Amino acid sequence: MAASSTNIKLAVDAVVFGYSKSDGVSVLLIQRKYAPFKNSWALPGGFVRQGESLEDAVRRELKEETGISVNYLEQLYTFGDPKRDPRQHIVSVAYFALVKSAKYQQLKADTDAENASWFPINELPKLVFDHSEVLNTAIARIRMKIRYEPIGFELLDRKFPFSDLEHLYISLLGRDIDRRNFSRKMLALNVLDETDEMYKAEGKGRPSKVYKFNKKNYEQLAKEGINFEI
Amino acid sequence: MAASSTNIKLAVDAVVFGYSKSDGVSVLLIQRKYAPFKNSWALPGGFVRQGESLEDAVRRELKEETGISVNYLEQLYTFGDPKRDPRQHIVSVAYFALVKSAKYQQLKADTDAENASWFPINELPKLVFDHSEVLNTAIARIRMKIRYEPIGFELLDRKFPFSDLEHLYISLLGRDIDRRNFSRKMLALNVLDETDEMYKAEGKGRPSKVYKFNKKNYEQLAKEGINFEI
DNA sequence: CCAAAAGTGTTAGTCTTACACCCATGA
DNA sequence: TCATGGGTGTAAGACTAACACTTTTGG
Repeated sequence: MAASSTNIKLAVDAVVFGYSKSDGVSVLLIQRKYAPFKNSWALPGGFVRQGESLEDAVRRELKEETGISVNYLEQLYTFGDPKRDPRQHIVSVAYFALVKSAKYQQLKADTDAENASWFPINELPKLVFDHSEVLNTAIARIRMKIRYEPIGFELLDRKFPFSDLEHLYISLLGRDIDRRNFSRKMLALNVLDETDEMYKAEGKGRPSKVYKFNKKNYEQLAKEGINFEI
Repeated sequence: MAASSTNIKLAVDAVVFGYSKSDGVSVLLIQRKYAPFKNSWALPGGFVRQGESLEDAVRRELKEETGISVNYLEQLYTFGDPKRDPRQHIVSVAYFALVKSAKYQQLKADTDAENASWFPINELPKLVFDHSEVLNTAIARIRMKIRYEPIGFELLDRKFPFSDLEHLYISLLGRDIDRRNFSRKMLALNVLDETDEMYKAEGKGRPSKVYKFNKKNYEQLAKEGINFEI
């Protein structure tokens, strides 16, 4: 009589952030293929399998639902309100992920998703269940995190014009920053190596220096922790 | 054939911190009454019930196993390694809790625990499963957290001599702090109101002023977030 | 009067913030 | 030559960190 349907189910959800010059910081969402809330937008995610680690479950679901591979993955928060899913008691461990070159990774939905698409963080649709709360938690986390870890690099290519980094911060924080103070402080971290390449934007303007990201110093820094007020 | 024993089980564990003048910052542990690892020390915790929120489950287990009521409860991290428990795949959501007046709350073990006891954070016993990892995560969290939230107050009585606050920080950080800088910075937060009482320690020494904690200003501050480097 | 703990100020150095002009390019 | 975005320095103020002597009490 102890039917397995009376057990709590365990799921994972992922908030995947990407950056592109044109759209700024965006989040990857899927359109649900099945009820409940068929065709509504949701975070990618699904049930954890027996014997599978939480992180493996997230990566598997992301592959299945969006075709994407993430570059950085960190646990965000576990949402356990028994009423968060109308069907049954489902506890979801939410993850926070960053991908490089958001616009150039091919999105291909299949299994449980009708469609997968990027939404800029200030043009988000209504989401199913408590997914808006999850997403807001993730946005709060990334905004906080960027102040004490140079995670911006996880969203950019290995080489990038300095202005990309600046635009990423502006988009993420949703406000202007002082270019002079920002560049001084960023360069002082010693995680950027200047290259001899230049980047010419389409349109007018002086070409900008291309930097590459010094992985070794970055890992050192990530361990120590930084204080990066902007 | 899909026996319910093949499902992932969901548990909660709690790392409860308390402070006393004599022992500094301590953690509440229980001695297991049943196998596996009967008589070994462990974090209090247990399975989440159908329809029960995670936080309710933590509070219930703490009551059952230790008789204690916590003052502050915050989610820490979810531990999901399928091999963390030798019996089966059990995912545990760990919580981080603070209690006032650790030494004066009556500990009474019953249900699943042989015994419950406080251990100073630098004299911890070996723990079962991955509980040492959970505990280390919690210690890292509280050490970090104390730098940007005045959570020290959650561990002290409503009124306390200033030196208690200082000793709490020393015990938690495991190193000496500069008394002059500490008190200047702490008082500048405006969350301490001076009372007209004095506290006479046993033994020698000048009596110290007794402060009380301004809840209103504290809540304001907690919202804004502080930067409290020591 | 000695030992122990509480209370209190100043200074140098570092970090943060605010602010404006020149440069290289394409149209 | 104009419009656009890139690149760079300086000065005032705030905060941090380092440091020692005086006060009050009990023994």
